[in-house]
Amino acid sequence: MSAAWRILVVDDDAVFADTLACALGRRGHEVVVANTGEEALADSTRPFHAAILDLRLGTDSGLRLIPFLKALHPGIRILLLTGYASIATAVEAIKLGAVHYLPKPAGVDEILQALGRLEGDADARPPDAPMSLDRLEWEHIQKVLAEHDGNLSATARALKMHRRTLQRKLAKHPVRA
Amino acid sequence: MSAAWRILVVDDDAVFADTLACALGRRGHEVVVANTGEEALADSTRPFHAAILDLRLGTDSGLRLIPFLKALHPGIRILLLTGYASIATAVEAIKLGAVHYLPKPAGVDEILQALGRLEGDADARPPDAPMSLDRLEWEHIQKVLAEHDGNLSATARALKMHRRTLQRKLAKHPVRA
DNA sequence: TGGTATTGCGGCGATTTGCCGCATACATGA
DNA sequence: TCATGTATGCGGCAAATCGCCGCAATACCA
Repeated sequence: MSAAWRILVVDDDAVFADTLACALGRRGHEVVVANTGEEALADSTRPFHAAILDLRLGTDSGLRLIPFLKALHPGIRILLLTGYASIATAVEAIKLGAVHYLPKPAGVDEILQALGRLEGDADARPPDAPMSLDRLEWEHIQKVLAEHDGNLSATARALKMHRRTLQRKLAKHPVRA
Repeated sequence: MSAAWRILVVDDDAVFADTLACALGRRGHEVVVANTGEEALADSTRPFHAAILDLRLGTDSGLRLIPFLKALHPGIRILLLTGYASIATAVEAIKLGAVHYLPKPAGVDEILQALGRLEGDADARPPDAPMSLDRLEWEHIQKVLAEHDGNLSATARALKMHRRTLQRKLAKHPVRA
């Protein structure tokens, strides 16, 4: 990473966004913070080199922002950073043109490194242990949820589980690794 | 309904590969099975429309195959299917040009849909009910248990769960096919 | 034969689930 | 405009499950 970048940070958690912005600023980057999707698209006076998006922005998904940001800022490198990471959304994000996808918590160095990379790395090693039961359950839920356009009730019906239970499972963070 | 596809299935688990090949064949597709990366690249007499890759092929990664397969078979649609799924490898797979990435276990319909094979008659086909959470969990446990030769303690360690809990889960489901 | 690992199982407190109700929000159509 | 159906968020409570402990009975190997 050589020259300073102009980076957009979008996260509905204002505290987290500010902390991250601060850390990035300390490394010499120019950072703009947005807490909603609208704010993120508002600042288009000067192009951004990179954007760090959260998956959950209030009601809608950060994935929706990707096409707009790419149209507004040619050559922008988009990184998704979320505490509710899943394989289903990771696949979706990369297909939409994101450069990388990281689960929270991630260090600033990790984030900058992810933004710097562009091509696929065929040497990526698969984990030596299979997914934990909790993790597998989380991935499955995310997949079905995506198939139903995020409709909670419909997903609960499809999985034959109680809506309240699904709601509570989604509120929990996925288990690490 | 469009024409049948010529599909390549690459998995070092011969039993699984054959089962999948059989299921795909029953839907009218022409299937070729390979158990190693070399075998997968050997058959290039006629182009494949799609490939289903495991992430773990003996020592090396199925990700390495992607560029070669894409070079050998123009327009091939590659799906990664693995029991050792992770967000990191999912990201790399998509960046390398795979069309999708699914954790095992996945149903045949799910696989074909991921490959884009069922897009056309999505309206006509009643939405097949996804696996229930219990069944998914059961399948996963059985798979890991088999990998550890039925060793309960080792399986519990691999799944990062308490041995007592695994024991109770296994005791619950008598024998259900 | 001693050391190590596996297995089955009882039990207890902490957590999670299943299911209820209720209030709010948002469409669609009479 | 107002009913109606559906989606959502959330508190609460009894029942089920989980995590974790211990203990005894094998199983395996040097």
